[in-house]
Amino acid sequence: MPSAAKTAVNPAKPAGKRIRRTAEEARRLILDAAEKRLAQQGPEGLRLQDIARDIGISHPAILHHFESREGLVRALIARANTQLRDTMLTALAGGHTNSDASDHIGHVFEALSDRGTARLLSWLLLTGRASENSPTHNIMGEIVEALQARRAEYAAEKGLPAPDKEDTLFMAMLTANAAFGEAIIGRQLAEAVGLDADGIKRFRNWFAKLLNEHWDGRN
Amino acid sequence: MPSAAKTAVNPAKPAGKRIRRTAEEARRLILDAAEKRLAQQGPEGLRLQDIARDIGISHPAILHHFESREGLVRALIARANTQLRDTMLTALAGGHTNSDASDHIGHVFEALSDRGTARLLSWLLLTGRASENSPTHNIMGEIVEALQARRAEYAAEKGLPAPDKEDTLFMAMLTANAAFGEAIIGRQLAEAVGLDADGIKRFRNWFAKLLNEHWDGRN
DNA sequence: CCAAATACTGACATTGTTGTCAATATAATT
DNA sequence: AATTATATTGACAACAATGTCAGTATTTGG
Repeated sequence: MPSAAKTAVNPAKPAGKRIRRTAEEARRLILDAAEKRLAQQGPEGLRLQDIARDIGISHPAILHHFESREGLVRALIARANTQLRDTMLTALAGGHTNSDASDHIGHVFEALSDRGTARLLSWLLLTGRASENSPTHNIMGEIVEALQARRAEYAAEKGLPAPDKEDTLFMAMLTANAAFGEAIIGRQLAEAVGLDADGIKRFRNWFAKLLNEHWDGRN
Repeated sequence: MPSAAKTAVNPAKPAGKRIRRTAEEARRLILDAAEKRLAQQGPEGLRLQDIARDIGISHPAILHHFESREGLVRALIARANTQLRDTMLTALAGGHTNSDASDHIGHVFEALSDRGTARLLSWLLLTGRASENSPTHNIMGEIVEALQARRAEYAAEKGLPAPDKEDTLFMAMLTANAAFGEAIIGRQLAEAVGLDADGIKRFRNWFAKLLNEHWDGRN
C-alpha cells in the first residue's frame, strides 16, 4: 500500500433542498437542453456534462433517465421526427380549398429551419444513424401521399387530367431537398450574396411561385 | 518514492524499414484518409488514431504535419473549398454556346454528392466553423457572377430584355440548396419513395427542365 | 407516520483521444 | 562519407467524457 491517504471520501455534506421533477418533466427538460446545444454548437456540443450544467442538474441524472448517451440521442431523434412529421402534415392539411402552394412551402421551410430540426436530422444522417429509426421513410411517404391527393383533388376541380404521380413526387423531393439545404447553408448563402431577412422571404415566395406555375402548367 | 519500477522505457527495438514520404505527399495522403472517414462516418469519425491506422502511420505523424487536430480540420476545409469552387466554375464554363441548363445542374449536383464534399461542408457549417474561412462567400459570389453573365449573353443573343439580377440569384440559390440537400438526404429520400439510381437521374433532369423553362419564360 | 419507490447527487473508475518528447530512420547536401 | 534536415515513431502525459455506484432526499401510498 504505497500511497497512503488515497480515499479521502468525505462523508460530510448534509445538504438539503433538491429539486425533484417527475420523470416525464425531467426528460423533456433534458431533451430541450440537448436540442439547443445541438442546434447551437453542432454534433460535438452534445456532452452530458454540458447539458446537465445548462439545466442545473448532475450528469448522472441524464444517464438515469436515458440509460446512456446513445439513449439520449435516440430519444432526441425520435422526438424530432414526430415533431417534424406533425408540422409537415398540418401544414399540408391547413390550406383547405385554396391550392396556393406558397403557404405550404413557407410552412415546410420554416418547420425545418426554425429550430434545429434540420440540423438535428442532418447530423443524424451524417452519423449514419438513419437506418435504425426509419426516419424519413414514414414522413416522406405520408407527405407525398397527401400532396398527391390534394393535387388530384385540385385537378378534378378544374377538370384537368389527373396529375402525374412521379411529377408530384419530384416536386416534393425538390421542396424537401431545397428546404433541407436552406436550413443548413441558407444563412451562409444569403449572407454571402447580401440578402437580408426580407430577401430570404422573397426567395421563398419566388420558389413557391415557381412551383405554383409548374403545378398549374403541368396538369 | 513509493512506486519502484515506474519507467520501464525499454530502449530496445532496432527496427528498420520506415516509409518516408515528402511532406506534401504525406499531407495529401492524410487529407484523403480524413476526408474518407468524414464522408463515411460523419463528424465523430474524425479521430487521429483512426486516420493514422487507415494509412499505416502513427498518429503523431499527423500532428507533425498539421500541428493539431484543428489544423487538420482547417486544411480539410480549405481543400474542399477550392475543389468545390473549381468544379463549379469549370462546370459553368463548360457549356459554351449551348445554354441548356441541364448540363450545369448535373455537374453541380454531382460535384456536391459525388464525394463527401457536401457532407464535409455541412459538417463545417454545423460545427460553426464557417465564418473562419469565408467558405461559401467567395464561391457563391463567383458563381452568381458567372451565371448572370451567361444569362445576359443568352438574352442579348435572342434579343430579349436583360435578365433580372435577383431572379438569377434565386435560381442559383435554389440550385445550391437543392444540391446540398440532395447530397445529404438524397439517398434516404430516394430510398424512402422507392426511387432507384435511374429515378434519381430522372429527378435531376426534371429539375433541370424546370429551371430551363423558367430561364426561357422569365426573360 | 412509516415504508417503498425513485429522482438525484458526489466521488470514483474507465476508457479514449489529443498532444508532447526524445529517439530513430531516411533523404538531401556538402 | 559525414552532416544536416526532417519525416516518423513509441512511450508517456494530460485531459475529457461516459458510465458506475452507493448513498441521500423527496414524493407517494398505505
